[in-house]
Amino acid sequence: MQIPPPSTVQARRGRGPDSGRGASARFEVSCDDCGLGPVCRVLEFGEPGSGVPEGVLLRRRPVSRGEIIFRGGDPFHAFFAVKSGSFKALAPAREGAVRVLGFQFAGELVGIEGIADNRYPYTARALENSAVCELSVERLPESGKPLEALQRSVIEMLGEVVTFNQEMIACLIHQSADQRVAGFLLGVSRRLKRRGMNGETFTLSMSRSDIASYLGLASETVSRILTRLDRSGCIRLRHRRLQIARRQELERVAGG
Amino acid sequence: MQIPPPSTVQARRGRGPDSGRGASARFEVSCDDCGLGPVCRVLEFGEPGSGVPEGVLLRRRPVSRGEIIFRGGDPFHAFFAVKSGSFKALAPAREGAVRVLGFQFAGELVGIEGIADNRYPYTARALENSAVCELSVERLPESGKPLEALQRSVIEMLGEVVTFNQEMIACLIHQSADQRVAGFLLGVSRRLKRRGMNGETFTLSMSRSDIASYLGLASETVSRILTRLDRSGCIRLRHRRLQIARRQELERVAGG
DNA sequence: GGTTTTTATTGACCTGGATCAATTCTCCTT
DNA sequence: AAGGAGAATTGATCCAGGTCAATAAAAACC
Repeated sequence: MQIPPPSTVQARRGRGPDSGRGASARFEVSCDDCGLGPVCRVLEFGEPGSGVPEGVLLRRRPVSRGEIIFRGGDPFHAFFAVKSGSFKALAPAREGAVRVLGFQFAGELVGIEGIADNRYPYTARALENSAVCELSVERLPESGKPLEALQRSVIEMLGEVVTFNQEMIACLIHQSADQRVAGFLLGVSRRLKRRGMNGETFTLSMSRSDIASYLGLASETVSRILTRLDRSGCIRLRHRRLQIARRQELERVAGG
Repeated sequence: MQIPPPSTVQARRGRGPDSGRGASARFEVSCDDCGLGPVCRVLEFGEPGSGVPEGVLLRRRPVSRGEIIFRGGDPFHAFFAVKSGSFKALAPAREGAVRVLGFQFAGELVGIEGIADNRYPYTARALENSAVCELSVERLPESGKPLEALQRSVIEMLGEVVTFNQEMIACLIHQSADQRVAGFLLGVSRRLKRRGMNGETFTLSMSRSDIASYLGLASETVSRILTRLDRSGCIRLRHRRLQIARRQELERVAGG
């Protein structure tokens, strides 16, 4: 496995050659668009002769669909940036049931929440063939950079998570099923765009049940609402391929 | 106004003399029980001759019922520990409506979420006559302590917030109204106990509508459920005075 | 202390979304 | 290419909880 220092990881913008497998990752975020940037940029990487073992601090690796990169309760040892593909965060619920806490797309972070109390609060599973950059936290002191700068970055990243969660709570709790689903689609679109990807036409990598669990709905309800949004012309949806056709209208449904 | 260094703030454990006004703060957390501890303990305070202006970094001050200590959108300049009393966090919703994002009790932090993107994400209003310790962040470098230690503390505190919010989302989204209300009561109880206060018998400082907004319910529903819990003997409730009578049973309702 | 205003309780009714059930559609395996 | 397993759609039914409305009870105010 090749382990290039991340600054050499090339972004393949736009749609690369489609492998034919529908859910395969076709897009990789550039380091500029990666949420790990704030930390990544202040690190010293394993240049030959630097004394820091090459690829130890920040290593890129592929993850296949269904693979778990860490489990809830595991001791925290690293956090991850999604370079391509997507993940879901799972927490055990009553009696073997799991619930979906969230999704992470290319350019976003996974596992950062574990840094505070030193264990992962959820399990992260790849929704499709993906790639991650893994930042080993225990090796951070070897980076040669002041811990202070790194910590400042972590604070910023945690802050993003906090803000996002607060919005989640505030919205979900009070919104109707239609609003939740419309808001979810817009949210995915916004997050993809933010990292430089196509926010108008994309593939939903998660199942209807995943969406339902995440939004606190029955999967039948999600399905019905998606069908209704498609019929009304807000979106164009076939299977998991989605196009935001009339964004304005979708925003109105979401409660704007 | 006297501004004692926090390490000299005395805890008045147990019930002090009740002033007669039901909602007055009767209890003050000790510095040992305060959520600001991690930061507070590493600070140098304004001892005479230390060169640090007395009371600047961390100043204690009373806040009267209804008073707002910061507004959503304000530039972040400080965060607060509730020494006594309680607060609610408010976010604007559609058309003048506000929704309750959370409550903070004695020993807990308010405003820490603003540290990441430098503005407060919500408005904080006192539910009763209260007291806070205000930590001025811009003056932190004057503390004489390594920034690194302070940042580590902030990370820990943010981590607590993240974890709490994650649980909130995961639970609220999937729970019935009964479960939410029962869980809310247990949560308040737990938080009070954690900071050394009485978790069996206490006063709800917030209105039924506040609880309803927080839990995403109608206030009538909250009222009905509280009445039902009272009739079934789980709790003893008159007005805002609450006793957890059969905790076991209440936990069962909450879905334990 | 009495009046006004806010907050809480209780009832009647109705709707959004869950649940159960039956197909149909996709994609994975062989 | 065929078969099978999981995923998605669609329909029928039911109930938790929202909404509207009327009191009742506290708290705030003069």
